[in-house]
Amino acid sequence: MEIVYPKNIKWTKQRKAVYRILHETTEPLTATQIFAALQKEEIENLALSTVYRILTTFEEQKLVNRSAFMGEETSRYELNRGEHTHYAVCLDCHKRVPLEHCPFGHLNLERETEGFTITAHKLELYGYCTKCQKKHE
Amino acid sequence: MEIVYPKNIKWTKQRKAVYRILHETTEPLTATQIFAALQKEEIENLALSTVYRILTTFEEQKLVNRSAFMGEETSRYELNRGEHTHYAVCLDCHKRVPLEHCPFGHLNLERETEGFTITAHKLELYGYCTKCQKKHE
DNA sequence: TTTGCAAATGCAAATCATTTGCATCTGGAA
DNA sequence: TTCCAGATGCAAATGATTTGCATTTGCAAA
Repeated sequence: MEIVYPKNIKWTKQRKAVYRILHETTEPLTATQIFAALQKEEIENLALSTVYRILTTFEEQKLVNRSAFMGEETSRYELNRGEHTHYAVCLDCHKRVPLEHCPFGHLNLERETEGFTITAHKLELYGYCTKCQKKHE
Repeated sequence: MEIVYPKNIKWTKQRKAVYRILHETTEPLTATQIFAALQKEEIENLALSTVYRILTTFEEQKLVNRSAFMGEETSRYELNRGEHTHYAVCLDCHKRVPLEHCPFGHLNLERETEGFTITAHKLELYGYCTKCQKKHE
């Protein structure tokens, strides 16, 4: 399937490569993981700092979302595929299950938040999937 | 008001000092902020690495909660005061308003999460408080 | 109250993620 | 095809956090 690159930025071969790696996975990846994946490939002389700069640009362009797992210090990036998605993350095997519905869709928190205009929220559920749950019984 | 130290760990003067700083504030502080606050005080020869080790110990003992603001890379620590609290954070002035009720208290996500046993969740609301909202109009 | 030692600390150096300065290279508009 | 603002490679800087090791210190047991 042909990848269609969004406009507005210069599509260098490094940017295309980073975009492709993100396009091929459903997991949020760290800069280092992306860098490692590209080193195994055709890309020669790619610098890790370039990957960081590309990811920063992608984030500014809203092409990717940046996040971090609980307890992890490293940033992770995933393609912004448009859908507004939350996940349940297994603390053991790191399996991620997307939630069909945003648990916030219907909440009106205006009174609670003293008039805040809420523009974003971050929600992550952590726990154990059925498989890992059993493993520990 | 006298601070009562939880048991189970050795209460050195450094640990008491870090605990007191956290006790005196309602904001989540970085290790560096705590270190700086203590340098202004009676504590001589305190090492930043000690602050980190103390905070790690406190976290293991569930005395503090570790978190990070959106877009910030640095960890922040706040005393675990028992209440389960979420906040709305102003992206401009960083004012934080605690939510009276956990928006999750009543949600049953079992079907959505494919049987996950949810043990923790992270929720942060971001936006602009009324004051900052006006400033930008 | 004193003693003994496992655990805690200070200091300096190491690590790890991320950023930056600068010389060179390259998409893509003209 | 030309040209240049913006992108990249490389190496060094930065900032948060961790670690090795010699020394110090709570606190449990005597």
